[in-house]
Amino acid sequence: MSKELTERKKIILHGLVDLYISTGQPVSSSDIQNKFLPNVSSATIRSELNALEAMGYIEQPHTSAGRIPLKDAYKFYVDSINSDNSNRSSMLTDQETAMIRNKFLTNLIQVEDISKEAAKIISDLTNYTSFFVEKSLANVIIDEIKLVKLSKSNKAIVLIVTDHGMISDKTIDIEGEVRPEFIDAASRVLNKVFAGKFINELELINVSELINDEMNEFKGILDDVLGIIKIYISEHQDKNVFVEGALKMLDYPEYNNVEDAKNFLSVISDKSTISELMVSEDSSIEFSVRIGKEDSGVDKCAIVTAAYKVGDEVVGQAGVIGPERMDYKKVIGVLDCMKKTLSTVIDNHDGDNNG
Amino acid sequence: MSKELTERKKIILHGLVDLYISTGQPVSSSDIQNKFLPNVSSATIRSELNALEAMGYIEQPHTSAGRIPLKDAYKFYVDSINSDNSNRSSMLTDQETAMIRNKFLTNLIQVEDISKEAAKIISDLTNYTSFFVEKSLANVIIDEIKLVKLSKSNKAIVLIVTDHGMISDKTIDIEGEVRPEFIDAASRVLNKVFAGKFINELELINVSELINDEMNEFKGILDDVLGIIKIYISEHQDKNVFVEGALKMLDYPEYNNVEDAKNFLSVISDKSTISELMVSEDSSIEFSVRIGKEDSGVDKCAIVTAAYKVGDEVVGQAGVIGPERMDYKKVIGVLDCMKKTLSTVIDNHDGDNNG
DNA sequence: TGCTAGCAATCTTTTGTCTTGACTGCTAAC
DNA sequence: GTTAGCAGTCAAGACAAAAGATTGCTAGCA
Repeated sequence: MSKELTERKKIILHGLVDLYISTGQPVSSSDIQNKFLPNVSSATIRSELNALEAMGYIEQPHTSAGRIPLKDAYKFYVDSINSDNSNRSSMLTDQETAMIRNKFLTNLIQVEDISKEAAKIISDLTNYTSFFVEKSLANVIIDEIKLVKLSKSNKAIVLIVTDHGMISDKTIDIEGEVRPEFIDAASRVLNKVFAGKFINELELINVSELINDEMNEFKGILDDVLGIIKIYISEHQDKNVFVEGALKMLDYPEYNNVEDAKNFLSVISDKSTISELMVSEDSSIEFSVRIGKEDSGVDKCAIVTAAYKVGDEVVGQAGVIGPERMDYKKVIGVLDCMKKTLSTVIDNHDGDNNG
Repeated sequence: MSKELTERKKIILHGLVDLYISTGQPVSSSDIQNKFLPNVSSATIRSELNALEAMGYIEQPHTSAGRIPLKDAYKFYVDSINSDNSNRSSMLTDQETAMIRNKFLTNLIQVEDISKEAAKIISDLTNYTSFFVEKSLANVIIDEIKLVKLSKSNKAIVLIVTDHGMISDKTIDIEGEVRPEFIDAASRVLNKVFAGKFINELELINVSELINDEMNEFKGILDDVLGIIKIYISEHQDKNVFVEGALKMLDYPEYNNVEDAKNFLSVISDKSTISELMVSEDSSIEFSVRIGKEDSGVDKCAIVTAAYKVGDEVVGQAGVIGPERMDYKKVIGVLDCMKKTLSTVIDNHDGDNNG
């Protein structure tokens, strides 16, 4: 597509998007002349703009207005960012880079906070709405299950230890007077059935598929524990979406009417919708930029996402949602810097517990 | 105040508020004549309106407009609702009452869901933003603490059992090879120190205030456990605020500009602000109605709250936040019906576990 | 004394018209 | 291929006039 463009057309198109991103106003031929091409006349630029309009890159809101970029123009712009800058973090000031690192070195208490803090930093630095989706249940394996009988009641606590943390805030009822040996035997059966399994594969299964005849004595307990695991899965699929700066979008004139604002906010406040906005990506793609309703799924919006890995495993996706004319340079820069910082931080914190 | 009003003035004032609540438009003398006083002329009503304006109940947006209610008018209106209707639930249709009960009988899984579901129902029925604040930590007593060593790592799980549920998703590190007797001894000391205490009183305390010399061996563990309790307190003060229908306010013309909408939403999205909006009430007050910025704390808003009790204990507060001209009759009706339904439901679910 | 009809006064809202300013597209010349 | 110049188009703002809503006032009536 951009192969067909002459060098001057590229300068004009890139400059037009640049100007439109910073001002939000339609860009006129003389604007481009002043800022980017002082040695050619505005009339020349006008004929170039005419051509670009015919090619579908730009349009006029009305006859006597300047041009505004269309989706293809933004795509061209983003592509040129990705190819031009070998070092993306150079899009940020040193101050901003340092700020990101500092936040993480000082503020951390829990693993869950990392994602929240990351989302917050991204939103603060870009001034757009950001989100962070943890894929924390994707590769979680159950290590060990323990039943602990409480002395004061006929309940037992179920401790489910995984390689990523622990599930342990649930109890099950044990009928009547129960001997310690029964609890131990039940623990052994639980481990035989569940230990070593990926937590996700248990989501749609029921107990009868897992047990054999000798385990029938413990069927009730196995049922209860599987129920606990399923509840945990469903709860955590929602809990692991963090949104920050949801109201920042309202600062942009694109959302200066309540109708659009409400529409945007209703998308943003539903965490399952946000999960859906994250296309399940080929993990080789570093950044995904989707512009406009059809691509992004949200009216008048663009979404930039980045997959975050530890080793080869995708542990989460961070994203920014903003107006189509968002500051892509800065957003990609921030996401990239965050990516580098995060992999360091997560490595350091690896092995810590997590609720 | 309302003692001074003649019967006709009461009819006019009540009617004016009623009309304004349903239309949102300034009410003219002839509006009142048509709907409430067909046997007197509009000129007569005008002179009454004049008097009411002088008394501070109503005002004119401009010379050629009808009147709109001021804060005192709403207060008069709410008072007349509270005194007129001996049975508040009669403000709801049978269908609505049944709907509230059904939701609770079918949908319940966990205690935490009750509050969320209650907030949702209130918001759905009233069409305003609702919130529910649990006072769940107010009277929680620590029953028992157990340390459970995991076989596969040098961590121990801390189980804190309270009379309202359990805190148990945290671990502490135990250095080196540790004998079971040490764990048991530590558990005993933990119970000696913490068992029987109200969880809230531990918020600002540090370990050295709690222990004597012979416990020094376990100081590290006690410190860790107290830290866990404190984190739990701080986390749960936020978690127990549920907001539903935050965007519904944007449907009302009062919030038809982005500036006001944003202001409102930023108040509503901060859970600690919402906690503050709940005045710590005399629990003998059934309903609190606060109108306008000074009383409610939120610009252009009214807040209606109700304290929910089990026995004598206040377990939570539900509230509705809406425009000053909200449908107080319906809101109070819904909150009242919810109150009755909730006490039944909570009684039934008492004794269940709760994370 | 209280109520009412009628009317002038006041102010918002709507509509229409005009002007200004910002661009463009076109054309003829370089 | 590029440019200068100019007519054409459209949005936006200013202003005026007209329409509509509602009031307060006043004089007269029961």
